[in-house]
Amino acid sequence: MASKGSDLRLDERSRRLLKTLVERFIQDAQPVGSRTLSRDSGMELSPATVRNVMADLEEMGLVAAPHTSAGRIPTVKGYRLFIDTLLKVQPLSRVEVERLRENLETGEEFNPQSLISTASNLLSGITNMAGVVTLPRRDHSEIRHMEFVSLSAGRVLAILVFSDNEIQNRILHVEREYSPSELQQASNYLSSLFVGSGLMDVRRRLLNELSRTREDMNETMRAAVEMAGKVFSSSDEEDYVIAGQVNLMNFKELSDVDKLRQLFEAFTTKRDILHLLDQCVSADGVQIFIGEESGYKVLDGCSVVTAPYEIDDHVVGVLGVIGPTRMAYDRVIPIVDVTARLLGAALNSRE
Amino acid sequence: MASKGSDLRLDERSRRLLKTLVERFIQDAQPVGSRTLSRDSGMELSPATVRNVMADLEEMGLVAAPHTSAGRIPTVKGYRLFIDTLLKVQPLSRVEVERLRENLETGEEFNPQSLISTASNLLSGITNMAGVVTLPRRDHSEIRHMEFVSLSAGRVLAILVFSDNEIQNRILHVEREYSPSELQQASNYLSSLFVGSGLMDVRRRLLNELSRTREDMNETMRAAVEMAGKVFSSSDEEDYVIAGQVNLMNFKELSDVDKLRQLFEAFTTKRDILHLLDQCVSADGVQIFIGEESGYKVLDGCSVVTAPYEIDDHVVGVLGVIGPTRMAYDRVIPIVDVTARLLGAALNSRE
DNA sequence: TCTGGCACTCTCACCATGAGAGTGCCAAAC
DNA sequence: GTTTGGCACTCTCATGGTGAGAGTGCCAGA
Repeated sequence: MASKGSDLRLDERSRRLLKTLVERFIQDAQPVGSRTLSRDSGMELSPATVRNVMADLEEMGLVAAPHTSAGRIPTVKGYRLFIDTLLKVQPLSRVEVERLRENLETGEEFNPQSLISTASNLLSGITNMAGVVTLPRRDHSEIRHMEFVSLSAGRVLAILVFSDNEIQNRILHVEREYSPSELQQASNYLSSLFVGSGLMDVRRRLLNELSRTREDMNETMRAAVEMAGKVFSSSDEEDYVIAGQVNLMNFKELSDVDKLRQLFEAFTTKRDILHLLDQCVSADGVQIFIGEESGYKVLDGCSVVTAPYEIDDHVVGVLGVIGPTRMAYDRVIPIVDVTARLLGAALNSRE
Repeated sequence: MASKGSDLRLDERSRRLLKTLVERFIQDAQPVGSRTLSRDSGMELSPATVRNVMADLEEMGLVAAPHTSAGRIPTVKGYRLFIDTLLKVQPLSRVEVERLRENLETGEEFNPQSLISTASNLLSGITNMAGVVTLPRRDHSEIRHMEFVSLSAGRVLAILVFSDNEIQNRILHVEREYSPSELQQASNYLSSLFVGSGLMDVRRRLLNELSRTREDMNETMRAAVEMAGKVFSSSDEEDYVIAGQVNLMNFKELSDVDKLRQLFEAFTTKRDILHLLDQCVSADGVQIFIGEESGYKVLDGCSVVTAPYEIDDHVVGVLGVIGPTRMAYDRVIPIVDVTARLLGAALNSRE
């Protein structure tokens, strides 16, 4: 939030001009000339004066001219300064907040999966850009229920229910057939051990259980522990849900098919985007990557606005919006911010 | 397969020329001129003669010239004739069949969902176009297992396992709390009624059960039937998994961003594409829609090659490939065909 | 019936041209 | 010293003309 140290001591006039320039450019996607700027700035300055200021800003690397006789456009550095020190975010309109709340306030059918994709769709729908939401990490979510069900010879169905109503199941292949009562016993035993514990905790304790064979365990318990080992071995891979990619095709800065292809490939591959989103888990609130700042050149020309979301005071995921650098940050930032809070609230363990 | 009735009685020479023209155009995406054609056809014909034939073909609407001095390109009608009567499909190479088999022959972790998306990815990967697979309808798949699990006051988890290992679960909201033994009883009762029956069958019989209150039912059974009613009420909505849409961005006939956007929107909306795929369920084998033949103008310039796939001799879904009209049908057709068979086999109920 | 020849047409790449927009800089004004 | 008006300059973009290249249509002759 503080102004970057370096040589960017700008006087008030330059700051205001930069601000109007960025706003104007965001509005209509065209290089802004000195004439327009002198009109729009609200200050009584002649185009010539503006030109002088522009020359300074250009030297500082805050704006650039596509060619000699075009107006100026903000550089990444210019956007950065704008966002960090000049931007005044606009609170969400009531309608928008309502729309978010209505959709995220969980109805009858409560289901984390669908909440996540709803959030992603909302983000893209409201901003007309792409919305992205990572699946929540379950490291800290508690186990509410666990149970084994016999399917057929050698196959056992394991069911896990988490505190946020997430249900996971998996079919285990086992050596011998277990009777329903044996499985019941195993379920009971493991439930007594693990229900109410966080997943990370469970994994840790399970490792202990597995390593030593205790005399006081009967065969069923041992089998139970072994099955649990298989169930919990799944390293929950990170993943995200993205929505509204097509929206990006409407922006003229992304009208190059080749550019678009690379971007969409990145969305499908997921690796780079996940990396980027991961960095935001540790951030405090809304975080913004402008253009190549992110370090991924596919995102050149794009900005990513993210915010982490929490369940029970633990950050479990990140959501955000991906769009052209030239986006209405004053609108997008609060949208991302509020959505993160609402999603967190909606996911919170509850009755 | 038979030549369309109308006026398309073509002599052998015209047919051969049309065939080479289409092949050539598929190969290098450029209008084919008389000179090239006379060389490639393998027949001893001067360009002039070829031109005469071309004039005839154009009159019949089988080929068209983008402008006076370009060569000819096939029309939809031309493609149709080509595919129906001239095309000789190429059997898959051993490598390709192996790749398909390896990926679809179910390994340890058998799971219909992932098989479907593997199939979709394979289709797109091998053809370098977009692959699409509808989720299998479960009307005829048998129920292997059903069970109720108490979660907390007023919430019961219902679990359904189908013959193809598909697992579905759903949280039910109920009026009062049920004890584990009550739920066990309910599970047993319903299992005895429904395990081994097809879903369609179950729905029908359940309606009967629900409509009349029988005296010989105790309260638990009645509750069981009611819960089952909720579980099975879910009209399983149709859906599909699509993969490799980005591949379509590589084709120069789809280099118009606007065109692409419409296409991608259709993929996201799903409605039109589902409609189209639905029509193929009833078809016998591979079916091909060329360009606007499908009736959807978003698909102008695209062809769709589909084949239904079966579980236990019931057609349960459709898979296919979407790409530019100018695609290598001789390769794509067998790929779609074989994949449909392999996917069906892989999904077949089995130990 | 087929073919060679020829005039014709259309595209495409290239260049020149001029209008429009905006700059940079200088000298004068405040 | 800062601001301003003026003016030459530069760059883009749309327009139009030109010539090469490709391929056609048609006609007359084999």
